Amino acid sequence: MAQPIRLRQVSPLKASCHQCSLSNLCLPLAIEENELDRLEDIVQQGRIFNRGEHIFDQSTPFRSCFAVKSGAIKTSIISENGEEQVTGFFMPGELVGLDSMGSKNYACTAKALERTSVCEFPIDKLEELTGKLPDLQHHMYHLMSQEIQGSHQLAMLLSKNTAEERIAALLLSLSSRFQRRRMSGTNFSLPMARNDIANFLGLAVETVSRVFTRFQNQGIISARGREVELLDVEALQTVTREFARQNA
Amino acid sequence: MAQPIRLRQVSPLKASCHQCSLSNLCLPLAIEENELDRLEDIVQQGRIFNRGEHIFDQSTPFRSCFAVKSGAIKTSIISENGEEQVTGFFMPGELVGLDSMGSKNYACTAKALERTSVCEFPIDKLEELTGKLPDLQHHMYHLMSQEIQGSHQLAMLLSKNTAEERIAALLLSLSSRFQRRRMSGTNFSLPMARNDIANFLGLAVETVSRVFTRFQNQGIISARGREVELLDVEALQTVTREFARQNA
DNA sequence: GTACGGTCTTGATATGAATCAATAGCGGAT
DNA sequence: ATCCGCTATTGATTCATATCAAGACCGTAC
Repeated sequence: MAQPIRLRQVSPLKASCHQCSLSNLCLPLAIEENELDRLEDIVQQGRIFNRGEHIFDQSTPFRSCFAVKSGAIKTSIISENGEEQVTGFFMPGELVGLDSMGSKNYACTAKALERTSVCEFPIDKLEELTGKLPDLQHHMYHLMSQEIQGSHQLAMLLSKNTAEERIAALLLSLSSRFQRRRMSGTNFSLPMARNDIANFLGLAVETVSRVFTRFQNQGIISARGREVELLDVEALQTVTREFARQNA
Repeated sequence: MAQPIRLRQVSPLKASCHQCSLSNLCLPLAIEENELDRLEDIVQQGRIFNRGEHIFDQSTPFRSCFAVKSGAIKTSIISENGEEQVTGFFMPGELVGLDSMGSKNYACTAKALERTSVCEFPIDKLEELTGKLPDLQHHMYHLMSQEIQGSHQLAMLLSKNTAEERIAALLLSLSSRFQRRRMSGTNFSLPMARNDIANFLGLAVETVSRVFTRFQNQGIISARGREVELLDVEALQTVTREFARQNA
């Protein structure tokens, strides 16, 4: 009996890190031009997710890390009780899934905040490659430690700062991440809902809303829905350091 | 002119991971018996710090990770304004410094909470070795991701849980870490001061104190200074899930 | 032993943000 | 174009925890 004919799966487009505009932010930044091919060999490129779709789910087998090509992703953990905690927002050039490295299952859920395309790095191949390319391994360590540090900063923000300080810090963080991509650091559109901001920063939605309007009244920002303009970056920086002053 | 005689520095005792009672918790757990020698080759063992001494300082060049052999360590970050945030407590068998991997400088300060001995893993040698031993590399990824996850859990605790829930969670965490070392999980002595607990959990010292006495009055724990006895572990677990119930 | 500095506890009060409640705005579906 | 549901804003009230203040405890040094 004939085997059912299986059309050869069109292999995912081979990635072209060489030509990617994000190569100076993403994994390629760690390695030499001539070794880039080896990274390209393991990358699967071009998967696209619509807003709201899950890139992966907590407690399902960990298979890959993902680099954001365009769009934005939020990650969150769900505790036993079903309570959600947003653990991070990921913008183009950033790597999602590091918190699951070395684990059997994903430690969090990743969800597209808007139409988002990603590059996929299968973890077994990535580990193999980092074993061969010391620079890449070093960079992975670096990225992971960055994530630890970022998380510690967040903890600090949550435990020591007021609502205004937290939101100012988030706006500045987003601003600098837009700037890294040569986009306006003062005029951008928030990829996430107020709700996500609130959850991430450990606040109630209402509080986020109030702080936005307060900032607006002070002329520090101008916001209409998700469109934000930072009118006075210095003032925002002052807000994040306000705490410092009072305790100096 | 004669060079001043330099006595040959007594080389730090070569580590004996083979015989270390913590080898099932520490890095050795990741690798085969026959490769253990290679780890031993790079480890420097036996440095001892008195209570209050710094193992390393934030913003100084990152040279090594440290495994706690005995005693306990707290890590903290100091923000520009001088505000301290305790980021973690490290017990025997645990690895300190992962948040600095791949960085030039230490991302935090590590301080001995009591008389503490450590094993030192020079980072260049460690990276070299993880490049050669895939299992060890995998384990490093695992440990680092664990730290990210732990930090996310902490963020969740800080942003969503009451003072009682946070403290219950800490007590249970310590309990299970003592148990891993075959020590009593119900009867132990806190390595850290109330102040450190408060800082770590984003609370005021007074609040920590009050919660301890409240737990004591409820017969959940018995505490006298740093000596703690968990009288009703179930109740503690219930406290940490209390939040769940109300929102179920 | 006594004195001292730091850690810890306890009480009274103040406050920032949560919660509750209602309305407004906006986008997608029909 | 209209309706509906979801997201966001705004106001009134409540509450957990910080802050302020005072005293107790405990180990260490003299």
